[in-house]
Amino acid sequence: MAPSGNPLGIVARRLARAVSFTAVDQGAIERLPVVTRILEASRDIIYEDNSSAHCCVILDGWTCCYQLLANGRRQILSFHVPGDLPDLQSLYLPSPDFGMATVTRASVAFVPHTHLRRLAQQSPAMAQAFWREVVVTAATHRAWITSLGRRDARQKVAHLFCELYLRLEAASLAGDHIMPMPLRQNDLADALGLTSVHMNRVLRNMRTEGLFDLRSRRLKIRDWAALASAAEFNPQYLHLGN
Amino acid sequence: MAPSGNPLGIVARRLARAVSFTAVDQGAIERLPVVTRILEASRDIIYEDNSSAHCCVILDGWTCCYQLLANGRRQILSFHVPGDLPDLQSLYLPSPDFGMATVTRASVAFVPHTHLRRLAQQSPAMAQAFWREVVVTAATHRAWITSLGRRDARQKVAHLFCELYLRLEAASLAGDHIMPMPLRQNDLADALGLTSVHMNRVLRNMRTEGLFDLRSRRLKIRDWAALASAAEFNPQYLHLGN
DNA sequence: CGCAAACTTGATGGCCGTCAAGCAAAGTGG
DNA sequence: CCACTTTGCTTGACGGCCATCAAGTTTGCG
Repeated sequence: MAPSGNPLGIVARRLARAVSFTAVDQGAIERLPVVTRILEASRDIIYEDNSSAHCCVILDGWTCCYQLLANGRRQILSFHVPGDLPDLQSLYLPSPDFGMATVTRASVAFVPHTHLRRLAQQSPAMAQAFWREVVVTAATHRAWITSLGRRDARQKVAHLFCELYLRLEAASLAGDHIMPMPLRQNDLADALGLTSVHMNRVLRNMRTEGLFDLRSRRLKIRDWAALASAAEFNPQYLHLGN
Repeated sequence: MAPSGNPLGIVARRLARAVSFTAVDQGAIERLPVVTRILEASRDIIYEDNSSAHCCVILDGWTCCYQLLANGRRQILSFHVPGDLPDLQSLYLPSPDFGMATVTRASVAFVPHTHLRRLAQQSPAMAQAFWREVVVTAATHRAWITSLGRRDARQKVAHLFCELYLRLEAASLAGDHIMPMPLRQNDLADALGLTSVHMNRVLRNMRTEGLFDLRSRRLKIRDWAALASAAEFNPQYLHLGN
C-alpha cells in the first residue's frame, strides 16, 4: 500500500478502515486546509491562536493526552500514533478537559472545526466516521478504567502492550510482534497508575519470564498468547476490523 | 418545573439542557416508540430480542455500566440516574464492550436505533445533542481514569461523591447538599477499584472527620468545600451549565 | 420473628510507594 | 575524541496503603 503523498492521506485511510468513502469524500479530506507543525519530544501541544477551534491530527510520532493533579502527579489518558485524532471530541463541545503532549518528536496537523463540521454535514459517511472515532475512544477509556481499577501491575503492562501492538499493526507501523516503543518507563508508569520504580521492576520480571524483549526503543513480544492471557485481552473494543 | 406526563419528557428536558430544541424536536422525542420495563435491583439490563438495536433510557432509579474479569472481579465504569442514556454510543457502532445493570429497582425505556437515527438526520439540534452526550460520557471516563490511577481511596470517594451530587442536582434529584445514595459499599468499591472492607474504613474516617453523613441510603455532605478540595474536584467536565 | 444481605471490626500480609544511591546512555561542547 | 551534563534505567531498604481472611453485628424485609 503506497501511502498517498498528501499529508492527510493517513487520516483518510484511517477513517476508511470502517466506513466506505466515495472518491469525493476521500478528496475532501485531503483538501482540508491544515497547518502542520513539527514538535520536539515532551512538548505540550497547544493551539497557537488560543481559540482551540481546531482538531489535531497526528501525522508522525507518538503523543499522549493527560491530566495533572495538584501534587504534580500526572495521569496519562491515552496514547496516540500516526492517523489518530486525539481531540476530535472538541468538534461540537470545546473546552478540553485534558492536555496533549508529544512523546517523541512529532508532526502534528491542525484542522479548523469549521471545515470538519462542513464535511460532516455534507457527507453521512463522514459524520459516521467521526462518530465512530469518538465512540472507539470512549471504549478505549473504559478498557483503561478496568485496567486501572482491577488489574495488578503485571496485568496492566500486558494489557497496554497488547493494545498498542494491535493499533500499530493496524496502522502498518508494526508486525511480527515487533513494534517501536518510544515510551519511557516514566510514561508507562503515568499511564498505568504506578511509579517508575515499580514499573522498572515489573518490566524486568516480565522480560525475565520471556514474555517480551524491550530495549533500545523496540518491543518484541516473544509470547503473544501468554501476554494476552495475562491481560485477559479482548481486542474487540478497538474495532480494528480483522 | 412541572415534569411533563410523557415518560420521555425527562430525556427531552435533559437534552434541552445544552441544546435549543424546537417544539417539533421536543414533540418528536416524546413520540418515540418505547418499551418500558421495571427491573428489580441488581439485575442485568438485557435486550430481549438480542438484536441490541436499541438504546436505553433511565426513567427512574439508578443503574451502572460494568466490566467483569475472569477472577470474578467487577469494575464499574459509570453510574446512571434518571434522564441518562447509558448506551447512546451504540447508535452507530453496536457491539457493546460492557454490561449494564440496575443498582436500585429501576424503570428503563428501550428506544429503537432506527427512530433515533431518523431524529438525528432530521434535526441538527438533535444530532448535536447526541454527540454532546457521548462526548460528556467520554470526559467522565477520563475523570475516572485519573481518579483510579492517581488518587488514594479517600480522594476517590470525595471525587465520586462530588460528581454524583452535581449530576443529581442538575436533574433536580438533590439539593442542599443532600442526595439519595442507594450505592452499597460494595458498589462504591467496585467503582473505585477498592475492596468493600477498605471502603468501609475510609467511609468511617471521612464520616468521623465531619465531611458527610451517610446512613439509610442518604448522603448529606456537611462540608462541600473540604470534600471538593480533597478531591481536587473541577466540575467543568460534567458540562452541566452554570 | 427469622433469614439474608449489608455493614463493621480485627489481625495479618503483600503489592507497590518512597527515599536514596549508583549506573548507563545519549547528547554537548571544547 | 573525550570531559561533562542530562536523562533515563536499575537496584536496595523500608514503610504504608490497601487486600485478604475471618469473625461478629446491624439492617432490612417477608
